[in-house]
Amino acid sequence: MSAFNLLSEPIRKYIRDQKWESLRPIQEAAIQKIIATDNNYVLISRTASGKTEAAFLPILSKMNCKEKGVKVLYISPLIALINDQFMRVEKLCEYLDVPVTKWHGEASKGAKDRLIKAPEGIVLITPESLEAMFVNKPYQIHHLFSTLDYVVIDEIHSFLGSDRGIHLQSLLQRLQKVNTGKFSTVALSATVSDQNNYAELKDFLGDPEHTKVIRDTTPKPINAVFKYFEGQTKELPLDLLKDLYIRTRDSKVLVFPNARGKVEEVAVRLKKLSERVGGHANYFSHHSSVDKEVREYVEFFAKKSTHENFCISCTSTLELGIDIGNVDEVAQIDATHSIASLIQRVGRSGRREGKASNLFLYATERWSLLQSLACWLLFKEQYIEPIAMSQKPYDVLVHQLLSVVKGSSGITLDKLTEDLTGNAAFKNISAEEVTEIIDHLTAIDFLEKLGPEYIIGIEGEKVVNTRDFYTLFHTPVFFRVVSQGVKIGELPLSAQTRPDENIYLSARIWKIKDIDYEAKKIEVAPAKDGKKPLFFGDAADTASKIREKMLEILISDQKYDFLDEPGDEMIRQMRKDFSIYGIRSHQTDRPLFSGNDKLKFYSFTGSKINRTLSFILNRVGIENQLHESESKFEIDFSKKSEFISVLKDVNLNTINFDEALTELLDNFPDVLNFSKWGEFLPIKYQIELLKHRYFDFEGCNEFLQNLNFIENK
DNA sequence: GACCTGCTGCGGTATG
Repeated sequence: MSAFNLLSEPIRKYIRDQKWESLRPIQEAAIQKIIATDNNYVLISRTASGKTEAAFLPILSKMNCKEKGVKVLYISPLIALINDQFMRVEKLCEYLDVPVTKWHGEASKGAKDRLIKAPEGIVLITPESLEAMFVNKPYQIHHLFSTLDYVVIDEIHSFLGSDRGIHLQSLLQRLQKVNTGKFSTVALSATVSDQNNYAELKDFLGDPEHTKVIRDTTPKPINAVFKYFEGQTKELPLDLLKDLYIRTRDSKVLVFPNARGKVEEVAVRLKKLSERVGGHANYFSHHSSVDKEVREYVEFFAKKSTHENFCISCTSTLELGIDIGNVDEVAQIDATHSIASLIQRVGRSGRREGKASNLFLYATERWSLLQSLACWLLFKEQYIEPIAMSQKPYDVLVHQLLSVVKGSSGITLDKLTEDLTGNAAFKNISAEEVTEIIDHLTAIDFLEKLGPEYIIGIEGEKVVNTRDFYTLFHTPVFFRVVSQGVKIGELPLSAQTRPDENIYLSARIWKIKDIDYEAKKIEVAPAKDGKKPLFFGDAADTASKIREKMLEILISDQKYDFLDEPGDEMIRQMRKDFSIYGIRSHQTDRPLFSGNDKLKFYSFTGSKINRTLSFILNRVGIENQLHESESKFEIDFSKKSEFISVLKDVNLNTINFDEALTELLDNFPDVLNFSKWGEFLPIKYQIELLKHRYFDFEGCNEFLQNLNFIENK
């Protein structure tokens, strides 16, 4: 039977009313499978290929709408995505008379209350809201979610490999436990690595044997153009902005400049260029520090603009599936940190059927040009970074221990241990380890033993009873930026944030009038000229594969017709610079340059391995400067032989770094900042987190075992 | 110089 005929009549009517000519390939396949089986499915296909419908059309066809209780739980990483999907799903559900409820921190309380009175239909939720319910109203979890048929997880790649992902995995397991039957899961994604035949992905959904992947890899034509404009100052070159302006002034475009400060610079300066020549004024900026209402306006403007052109300068806030309508072109300024990110960004353009995507890649620095080129070539080879799921997520365990205890109002050690060890998210953590962590949490008053049962301790109450408890990620302190009662966005406190400084924010220029440290508020007024704002953060890690590709480009003589003349010239120059070594293998050979007083070692490997190598060198007394963007170490020439022998002879498997890592934690407690809950673990588990999440000793060892120094002649 | 993500429950007051 055709997929269309497998659907229930109301759904068929919906499709007819939408005037769809046909179902998309991913929809055809998903409908056949989901209707026929109770397997879990992962639907992988590019942005705007109708994945949401591919999941909901068959699920709703199967669903017994007359039954009481919530039947489908949709989980999303973003509130904005929930609001977006709500409208689509609700329109579909009108045909079935099935209610749809949004349940997140900004959703209406009234709608939530109505759901509690009569639980039914579909609920759209965030992992954090689900967590909050487990902690504060565990009976509500039973009341609402014990009769689920399906859980749908949107943009699942955004969860994989992160603490937030382990958190979600744990919540899914806890949810399955309270369910009277067994729910199936359908996960949606545009980009997932197919390493080990999707083993990590299948594990994530909790039932690998009954989890199937449906994938549509129909390629989409993409026109890429590389342009190189070497930057002389900290500002973006004017020629680059002029070029970008001319190419995009007559279209709908997204620009990704990688950092919030640069996002503002691009928006403000392009707007000025446009003003000067009488072009359109629809230049916006969109990132986490732009006020929410301003961002919603920008999204609304983009969605509603059928004839009007616009240009949104943005960070990864516009990378995920929020539907902002048709975009003609995407510009990327300097290299993306990952291929996955590049795929998402490219996918945002040419969303109209049959229309090619346009991509402008700009580079302002030679190493960035090389990395950008490497990313593009890997993208063409359909490479995606592998998923690194945390094998022993002790920090997420701490959080979930507190959550389970708080939600239980008294629980025995046996029950608590069983709850955690029985949870697949923690399957590699032993019962002994769980007990040891419980003992530690008791010792620091996070837990308290009351007779045979554990409850939350005095110190634990302080963290469990705050809004901040529900997330697995840290958030820095920001000051609200306000102009005459209107909120514009937010800024961190820095040398720049003081009265009379002029800054860009939300694509406009402001003068700082006053700073209220108590209220964490910055009062501003419009100004004519200013500087880009400063934000602080950690650069994202770059994968080893990208660095290897960069070296491969340097030792090849391949010509790239998509490179402009200056870019081509720069690559030629870099190849010439590296020709002095005579490198043969981009996998094992690494350049070592001996200068007059400096030794330069180009490792061409991932950020985590570089960080580990730098740590080991420091540990054995070899001072070194790591230049991450060039994957280069600089060392005093007098240490040359020592350096070579350390790297050649060291076998990291035989060395115990625990003492060194303990010292590191003592001297620089901030190294653990990547983990929000890690600081509450016994020191030996903090060390384990450092070893696997901040450093990569296994990867570093493998790198060193294969390393072949090639010295300059 | 360096991305992003989310948030309870209660008590108060204003509004229809």
